[in-house]
Amino acid sequence: MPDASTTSGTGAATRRDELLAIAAELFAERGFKNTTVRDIADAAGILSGSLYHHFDSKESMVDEILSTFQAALFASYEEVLVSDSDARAKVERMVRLSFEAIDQHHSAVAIFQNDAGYLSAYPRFGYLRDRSTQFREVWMTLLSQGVKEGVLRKDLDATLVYRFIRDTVWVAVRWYRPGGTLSADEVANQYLSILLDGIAS
Amino acid sequence: MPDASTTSGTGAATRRDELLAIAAELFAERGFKNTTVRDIADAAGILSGSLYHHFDSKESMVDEILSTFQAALFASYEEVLVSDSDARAKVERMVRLSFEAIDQHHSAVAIFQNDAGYLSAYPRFGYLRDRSTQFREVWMTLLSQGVKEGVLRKDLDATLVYRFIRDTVWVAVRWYRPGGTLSADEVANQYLSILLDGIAS
DNA sequence: GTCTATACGGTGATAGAC
DNA sequence: GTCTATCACCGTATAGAC
Repeated sequence: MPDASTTSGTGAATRRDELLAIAAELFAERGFKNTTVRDIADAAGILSGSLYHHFDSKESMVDEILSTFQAALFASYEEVLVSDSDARAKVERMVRLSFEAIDQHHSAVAIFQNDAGYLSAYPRFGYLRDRSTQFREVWMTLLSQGVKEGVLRKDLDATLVYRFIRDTVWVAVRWYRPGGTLSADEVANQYLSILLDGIAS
Repeated sequence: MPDASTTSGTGAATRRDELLAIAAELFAERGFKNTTVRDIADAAGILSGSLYHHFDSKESMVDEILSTFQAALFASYEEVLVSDSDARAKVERMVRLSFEAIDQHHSAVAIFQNDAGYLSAYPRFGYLRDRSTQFREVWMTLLSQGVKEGVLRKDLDATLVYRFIRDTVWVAVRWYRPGGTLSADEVANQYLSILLDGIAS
């Protein structure tokens, strides 16, 4: 992260940021391995060699995309977790935050969903694993609090519930399109309703 | 599909089937694009060129893995759908079938989850799209029957419920391991319980 | 059924001119 | 900040010997 110039005061992005956004979209659509530096350069209207004026490598591009996103996401989680709401309210807000992330950082979430598993095997992307662990611990604590408070069922396997929530929420990035007919908030409402009360009548 | 020799009467697999199983595991672990023919050959203890005695191309390997799996899966769906159970029972059995598929065809499901999106853009893999459409229609019909019969909630967006079920069930392939502590049936029980009744108490 | 040897296109990346 | 030119490597796939 050479400089903190994501957006200037007028909302104009630097060339570097434009290129990173273009790369993120392509990575999200086709996968990281499946996107060539020439694809990125073509989409940006330049030649592949010119990309290396801005970035060390293709790998450092995903790295920056993912690490920036993760930092922002966990910062927003932190706000919820330190609040003094009850467990059920926290669960709801955490789920809503996730759908907001899908809405606002769509490419980064998609890349994370598709390529993180493979990438996190490399030392450079070890922080992805660390974040996953942190994420699981936060949720497991939250869920057991909910059971203790009597607002969540106690007859379910806690780890399974955690995976259920994690997967169902994030996998929505596969079909959710920002700016589509359904807003992130509407999706979150329905998902929470299903998650909390089920689909049976 | 040159010959129908998946397993002989004694349970012995042909060399060709062995190689296909090895390829499937690697594709599932690392992704199709990310697995080289040399990786497959190495894992099989032969040289990459030798693979081409058995298969036309790397692409034809995934093709066979995916198409074989899809055919088997939809055949088992058919049995459930033509039965005269009520909608709720059918939903339950469809979900169970999916977890059984994850258990018994783990690699194929994983490949489908990770690479089908990208592959189905190619004409050769158009059948993946067709199957997805078929799958959606079957589920949408089933869900609207459930609402009509009064066993499923009618206040939810039907398409959203469909996506929720589809994603929830199949994404479990990411963490479920055949032969692990949890059986496919135990997972199905808990998932159905959450799906139908929710996690709130 | 596997090996040796090899063709050939694509890929990430570099050096220096403009 | 971008282009030209180019490299070394890795990828799939082939032909024919054993």
